Amino acid sequence: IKMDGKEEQEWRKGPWTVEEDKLLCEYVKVHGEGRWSSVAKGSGLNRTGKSCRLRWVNYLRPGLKRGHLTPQEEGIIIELHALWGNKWSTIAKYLPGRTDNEIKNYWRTHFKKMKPRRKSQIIVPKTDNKTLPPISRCEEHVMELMKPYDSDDLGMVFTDPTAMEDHEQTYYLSKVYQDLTNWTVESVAVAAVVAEQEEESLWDGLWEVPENDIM
DNA sequence: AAGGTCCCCAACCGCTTGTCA
DNA sequence: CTGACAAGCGGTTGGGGACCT
Repeated sequence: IKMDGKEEQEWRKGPWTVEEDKLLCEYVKVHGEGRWSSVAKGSGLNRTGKSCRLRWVNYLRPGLKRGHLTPQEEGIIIELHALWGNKWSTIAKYLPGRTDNEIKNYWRTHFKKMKPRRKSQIIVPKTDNKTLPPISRCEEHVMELMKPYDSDDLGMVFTDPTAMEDHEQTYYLSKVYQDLTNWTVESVAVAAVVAEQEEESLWDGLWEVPENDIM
């Protein structure tokens, strides 16, 4: 509590208890979100505002989804990461009920630590092209973005992803992932168009965009 | 069974951005 | 404009459970 004569508040750290969660929920119910720095005074919690905000946003906030990400959600993460890089909070806005922390953790766990592999190991499984839906829009954009990958289409040996830039790597992964999770070529096309235009208004109707950050 | 290693994720830290007097 | 403070963001850590050996 005391160091070199200076008084300092000793904040609680580490995992939250059920009691603390209750206190925080009560506080937010009464006072609403925000003004986190005053939570300690008003709620009886001995936590920093930062800690309270994080606990609320990542765990207590209503509307949060639990459990594994769906293949669709995974697909969206890969698409958007390819467009924006590590903009976790921006990406999270397009995944209702998921937090930036969750998405960040997912990304790190599944993609960030790619170990170098030999070229011969990096082979995309052959798929039946008939099962893929037609590219109904913006074919040119997709083909441009996919240039390194689309030559004789699937089944080819690609370059080593570990030698790529992050965003290139993401697109490589998205292409591979497409086969594994059944995403449509069209969803990739949409991502490509958005990357091209970078117009906020274009988002309408492409994905469900939350009205605000509170779900 | 037990000791070691790996992996996931909740929570932390430092930095940046926003706001307001 | 500027300084102080709050909020937000992204990188990192470490506790603990799962999985070897």
